[in-house]
Amino acid sequence: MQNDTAKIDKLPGKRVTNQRRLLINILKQANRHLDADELFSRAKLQEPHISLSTVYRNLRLFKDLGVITERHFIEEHHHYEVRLKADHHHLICVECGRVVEFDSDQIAQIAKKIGREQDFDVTDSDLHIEGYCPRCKKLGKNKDQ
Amino acid sequence: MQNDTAKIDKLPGKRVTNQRRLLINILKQANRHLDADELFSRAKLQEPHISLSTVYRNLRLFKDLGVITERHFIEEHHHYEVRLKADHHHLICVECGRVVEFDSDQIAQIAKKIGREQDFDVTDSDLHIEGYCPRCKKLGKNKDQ
DNA sequence: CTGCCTGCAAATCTTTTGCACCGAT
DNA sequence: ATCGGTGCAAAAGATTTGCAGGCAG
Repeated sequence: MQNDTAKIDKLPGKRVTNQRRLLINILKQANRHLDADELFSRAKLQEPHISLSTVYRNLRLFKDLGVITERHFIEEHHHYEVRLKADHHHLICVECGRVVEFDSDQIAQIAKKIGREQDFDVTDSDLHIEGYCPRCKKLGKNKDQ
Repeated sequence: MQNDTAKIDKLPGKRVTNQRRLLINILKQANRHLDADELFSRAKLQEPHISLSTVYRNLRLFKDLGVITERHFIEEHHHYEVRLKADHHHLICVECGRVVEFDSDQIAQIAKKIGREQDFDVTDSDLHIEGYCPRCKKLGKNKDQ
């Protein structure tokens, strides 16, 4: 269950560089999903010489290793988060972009069941719910633009 | 319930151009999710002069009108599909990218319940399940690369 | 040492924008 | 006739790649 952490601390078959350790730590500590550029900015605070290509190269590596998950919400680019639990889900405000995460065993079970019906080996599931958050719906979601 | 279709046939407050009609029709008839470039290629077959900017401009318009939904699966760019039903869900093969769509009232109910708990006005939900499809898991998902 | 990883710069790919003309209403 | 929509080209943004030098194993 904490294999992920092991994978993070010692990337299997790959070299552990300062840049990689730093990037993983930032991702782990981030309380929100980061995009490549945000990750780059935060990394530069500690390692001013780090380059954006290193960030992209390692995001791809981490993703391939299954250490992080790539998400696409309402904004234009990808966001990344460390995979802490097997599955967790998202409630996204289409107005302000706020993301609320939650768990649900029930959903995981449904996902497994559907996988079985379609003969898929399920590795991950994400119930992505869109709507208006309390604040935005109060401010009136019906005014044009 | 078929307001979407009405919206497509007569874009409210917007001009109905050949390009728009064409793009909507291609999206409606596509049996898979299209990205901007695929949509552009198909449109060019019927309207060789259409430009990619027109495709992007109208994808944005359709999305704002709620006529299409933007998705991001495992590939790099956005994919679009016409919203036929209120909610439908996706099973995606992480190896070959195949997408299986399915319905589930149960999921819609869960989404509503969670929305209620978090005081969100839910407008859409998508259970996004990843895994290996029958073919890919047979070919051996464990080989490197 | 050796080869993987990095920084830098340039290349590529995706999406947006400015502008003059065109066509739906 | 008006003004929103279009095509084209150029700009802006996001991501990838080539290369020479650096450092983890």
